[in-house]
Amino acid sequence: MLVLEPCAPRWLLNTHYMATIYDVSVMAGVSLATVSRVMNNNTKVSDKTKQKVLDAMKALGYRPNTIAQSLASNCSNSVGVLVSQLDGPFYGPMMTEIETALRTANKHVIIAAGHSDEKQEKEGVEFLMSRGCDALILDIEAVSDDYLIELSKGSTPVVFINRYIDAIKERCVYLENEQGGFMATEHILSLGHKDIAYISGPLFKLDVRDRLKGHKRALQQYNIDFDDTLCIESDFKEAGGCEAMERLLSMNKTITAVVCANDQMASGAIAVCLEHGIRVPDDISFIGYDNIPFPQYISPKLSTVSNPIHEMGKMAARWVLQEVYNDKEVIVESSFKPELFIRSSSQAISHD
Amino acid sequence: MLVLEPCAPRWLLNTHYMATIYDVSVMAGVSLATVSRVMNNNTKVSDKTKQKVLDAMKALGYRPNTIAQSLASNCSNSVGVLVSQLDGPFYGPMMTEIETALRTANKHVIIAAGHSDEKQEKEGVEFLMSRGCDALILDIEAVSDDYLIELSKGSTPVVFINRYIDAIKERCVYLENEQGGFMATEHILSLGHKDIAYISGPLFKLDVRDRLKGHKRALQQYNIDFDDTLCIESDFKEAGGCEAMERLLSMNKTITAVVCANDQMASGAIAVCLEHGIRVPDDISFIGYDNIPFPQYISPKLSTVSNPIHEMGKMAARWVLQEVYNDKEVIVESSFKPELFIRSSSQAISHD
DNA sequence: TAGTTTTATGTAAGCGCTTACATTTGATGT
DNA sequence: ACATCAAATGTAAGCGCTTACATAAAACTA
Repeated sequence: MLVLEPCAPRWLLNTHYMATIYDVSVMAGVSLATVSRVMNNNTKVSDKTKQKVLDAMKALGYRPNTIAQSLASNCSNSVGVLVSQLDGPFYGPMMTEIETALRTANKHVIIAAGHSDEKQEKEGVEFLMSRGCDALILDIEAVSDDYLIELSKGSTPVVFINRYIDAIKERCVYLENEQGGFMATEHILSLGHKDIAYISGPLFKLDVRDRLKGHKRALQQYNIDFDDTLCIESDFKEAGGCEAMERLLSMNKTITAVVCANDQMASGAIAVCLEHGIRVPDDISFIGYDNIPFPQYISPKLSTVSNPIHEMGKMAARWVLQEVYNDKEVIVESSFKPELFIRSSSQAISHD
Repeated sequence: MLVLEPCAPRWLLNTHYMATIYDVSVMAGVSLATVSRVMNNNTKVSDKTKQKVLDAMKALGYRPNTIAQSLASNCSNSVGVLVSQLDGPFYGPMMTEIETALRTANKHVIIAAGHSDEKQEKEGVEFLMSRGCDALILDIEAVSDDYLIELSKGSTPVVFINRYIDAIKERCVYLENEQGGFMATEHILSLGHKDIAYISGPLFKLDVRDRLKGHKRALQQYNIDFDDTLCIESDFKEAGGCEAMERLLSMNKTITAVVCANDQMASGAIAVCLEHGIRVPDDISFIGYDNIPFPQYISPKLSTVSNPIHEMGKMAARWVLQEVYNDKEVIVESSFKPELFIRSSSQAISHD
């Protein structure tokens, strides 16, 4: 693993000559240090000198070599971002916000995917660390709390999205999932539903367990027993939602509403119902979770609870800007509240 | 723009000491060069010496400093990837493949978003270049062919996804969009439809124009006139598809099928029909383009033409591996053929 | 005007690697 | 035993920057 691939800088052959700081200093008639100073803008340089340097830079088409800057300053201006999936509807908006926030600050983002697998997640982290990232933003699922606590003691600052660990809570940007789970189910309950199925995500994930916990609390508040057989653990994907719904239907139990732990499974489950001639929401109401864009545009429009993942991405980026790059301007908040979006997949129960 | 933010390497303060190549060389009792040689595995080192070095590395927990390696070798082992959007269903799978292929080769990917805007795309390219990327993978839409031709003359190798430019075709990885457009419409025509509307993407994009061209060719082949008023230019988004469909419906013309230039617009358009009580596919058939995952799981399942964007991502990554990092193993192909996926949103016209 | 402080600039030592070239070592042939 | 040559290893000069420290220039002070 330490053995590296050979590298073939072919473009060295026919390369355009790249002006260096030295060339600029000669042309401007000043020292290297002065050129560096005007680049970094951190030490006073007289206006006259500064202008000479800027002119020389422009004349030479000078671009600072960021690699050399990194080596000399021990700061790579890069932030590693690890998510479980790059595809799917979920992480895109988060990546967009992170990329925007960091690029604005002239930092770049290096990506890695962890695929919700402990080994791959750890490899991803290792990989990003070995790349000399100044900080890491991790949306990481399969590794243990202890690993992350240990990690956050290391020399590279780390912030966690979508995960709450009490011992390092100041580094966590998270959604109040229990509350969201409660809200979703409470909405369904408030519509008079009593026979409620639940399609859950993978229960090894904390956020999934929290959503379910909220679901149960809502049921309890309405004095309705949680029926374990009507709770199916699935995989957060559309196809998983399809399967889960098929299983629910095959039970031949009365179900008037299905609460889903995310929108993707809800969409799959709804499709299955429609194919079976079950009307949504007339026969069965549905509510999802996450408020991803797509199900807002299909029929019926999916009721759901928002997961402001893009906001959380932005916050994580700001945390990095503040903690690592000393940006004083930004405001960081770590806990996000879900919000209920009532659309057309849920309606009051009809007593026919 | 040349003026950089100050950088605060706070972790320098309480940092764990990072062993350098020097420490390893001392511990192993060899020279720096020898350590470097065993890392890079490019010059013969005796087994005995190699073992001493590896032992020392392990003992010290040595990790090579990739920044220093990059500076010395003039090879950053990083590849810049620019896409128009990081969110949306489209680029995720592509990013996944690129990330996987490159990380396997121990290269890292730096991302940037261009937002389909000429200025932002150019800035993104500039940004990635300034980051010392060894190569660029660009899915770039708003800039001119000439700009890209010029770019590809530069010293940083560039490969283009989703764009065909004849002058630099060996650097293009693209889908045969005209053929795909033809296939989609031909499928609809083969079902007996004659009153066919078309919802297009933004016509400034070449791939959009190609799809439309294919559509027209299919019509011609079936001796059906292209009705300009039934062709709506939209924005590739769900909401755009909704709007376009509303406009089509308000025309009060006979329409038995709608060909959409992508799946997202098709989904929006279908939702609008369903809300108007128009049955799909009984009253109107639909076909999309791209074969993104989501509409495969809703009701009706969307017929479509595949756009193997993930394959194209993989190919672009391989191109980089081959051209830039001298990997001989990989096979690169540049042109991809669309494939028809017939599902339940399209059916033969009913003559009632 | 000489002495003192402040401000602007220069000098040079790294940062942690790679690699061309020089040197040493050891094997081989005679 | 010695010359010859290949293989293994070492030496040292960078790569393009940053920055502590030294110095020179400018601006005050009395």
